[in-house]
Amino acid sequence: MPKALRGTTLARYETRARIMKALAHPTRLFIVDELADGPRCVCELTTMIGADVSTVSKHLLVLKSAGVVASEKRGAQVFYTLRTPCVRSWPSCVEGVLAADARRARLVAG
Amino acid sequence: MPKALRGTTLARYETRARIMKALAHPTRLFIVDELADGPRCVCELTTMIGADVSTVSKHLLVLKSAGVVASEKRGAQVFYTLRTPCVRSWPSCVEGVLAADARRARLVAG
DNA sequence: TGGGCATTTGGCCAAACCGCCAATGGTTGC
DNA sequence: GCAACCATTGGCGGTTTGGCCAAATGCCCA
Repeated sequence: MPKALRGTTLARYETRARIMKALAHPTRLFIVDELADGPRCVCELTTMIGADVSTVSKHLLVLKSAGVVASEKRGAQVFYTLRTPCVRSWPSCVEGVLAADARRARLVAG
Repeated sequence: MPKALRGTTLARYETRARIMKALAHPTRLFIVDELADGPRCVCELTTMIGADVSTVSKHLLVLKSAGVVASEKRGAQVFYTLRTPCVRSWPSCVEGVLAADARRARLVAG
């Protein structure tokens, strides 16, 4: 039975893509990395990122909608936590890709 | 020294995001999954995906630009191979996210 | 209850994305 | 050579993204 991209199979890949897309932004990758060290409130993240608070808030909404992070209200502040720590291992795989590219580039150049 | 999203750090996250973005599409995730079982030519992938050849070709270009796949010409056909098999483990992590969501949904509903 | 802080939401605009069609370049085989 | 096939590239509309500003919401404390 050949694989094909329709029906139920398509739906599964769409769901996966939604999560991947949530991580496909430098700011959001930074947030994930930061939350891996523990919960952070929006104001802390905003300071580190150096963008408008509304921008950071929207990035967090994207991550939350994808199920990657969770939010918890403490008084006037909202703390975000990483819900799926395994995503943290992805960048190391990515670095592997980059390293391979660098090797290839050296081979081509040399 | 607090983390911050500027300069060299920003550049690293941008590079990572570029790779994540390459995978942030259902069709491209399907391609990666398919290539994990071995090389495939564009025509094979096109048949399975059921889209225009040009569309598939462009998706492959995106993956190739990100360093995720490599291409090799064999006669009139072009075969693509997965260059970084580790990306294949990502979806299982993603499934974990989805399972957690499903559990939570059941808790809320029940 | 009113002011101040933390966060979210809506709106706007430029840029990027995605799909198809049409046109082009390569390769095989007659 | 040319006809058929494989694949890539360019271009066009429709949709989505990402940033900021401005306004609204929620919470704490005086």
